[in-house]
Amino acid sequence: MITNNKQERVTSQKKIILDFLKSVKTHPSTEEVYLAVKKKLPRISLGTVYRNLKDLKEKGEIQEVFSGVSHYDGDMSPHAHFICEKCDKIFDIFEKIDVPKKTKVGKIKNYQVYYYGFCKKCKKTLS
Amino acid sequence: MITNNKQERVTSQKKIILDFLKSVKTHPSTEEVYLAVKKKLPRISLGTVYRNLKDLKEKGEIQEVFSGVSHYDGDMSPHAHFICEKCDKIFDIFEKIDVPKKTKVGKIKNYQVYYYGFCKKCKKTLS
DNA sequence: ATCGGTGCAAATCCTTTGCATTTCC
DNA sequence: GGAAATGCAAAGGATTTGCACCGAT
Repeated sequence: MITNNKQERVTSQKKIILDFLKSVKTHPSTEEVYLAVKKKLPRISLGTVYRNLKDLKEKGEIQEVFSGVSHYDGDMSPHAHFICEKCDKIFDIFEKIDVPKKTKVGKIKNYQVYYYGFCKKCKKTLS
Repeated sequence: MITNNKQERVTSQKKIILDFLKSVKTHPSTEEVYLAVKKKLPRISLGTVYRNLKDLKEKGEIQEVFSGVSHYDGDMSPHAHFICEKCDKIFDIFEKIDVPKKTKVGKIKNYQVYYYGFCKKCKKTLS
């Protein structure tokens, strides 16, 4: 049995970071989270943002989206991400995908689906 | 119409890197590719490996697997990757998944599916 | 009062890049 | 011969970390 004996504190930093991510529909990078949260907590440091994002991710409250640098998504409902190869924007795709619950390798705790291509706007402006 | 007027050369470095990736069933990191290729080309530099892997990926001959540092997979047939959250190993999952051809955002050129969980071996040894 | 979290800055690590030289066509 | 790729080393950039101090319980 796994027991976590280290007690964890709820700091205002952590709460504000999580609130921010739950409030937006975008997929901000660590830097963007930092800049946004700084408005409410001017003294927060970038290191603290990194630490808290890692923490929140490990607790399953947010998910990391890999696209060059780390981006974060406060929406944990099952959905895929479309990443535009031209403008690098990340779009949520809620069209249903069927993903197995388990595999030969082990039980799936969570999953991520990435689609790559050009978004409509960029497709138009391809030279 | 997009024309690529820059002519590209097939160097022994590029060929050996691609051959290596096509020959293994693992998902080596850049560093691991470097070390493997170094056995055949002792003077190859890490920078060249980075350049060629990026290149081969852009040409669609290999795919990048994101897991901390970049890993590469020479198998382009559709399959998912199971990443063990304990040992970080990457496993191929060929069980079929249905992925749309297009979305509201744009046409899907390629996709990636990641499953996370504990592999069987790690599940046993969880303290 | 305790000890986990923070702010700050330095360190680390992965990846990219500039440039002289080599290699392919 | 000329452009593209390489090797080397330095630069860049994202993320992590050590430590003294702060603040939540």
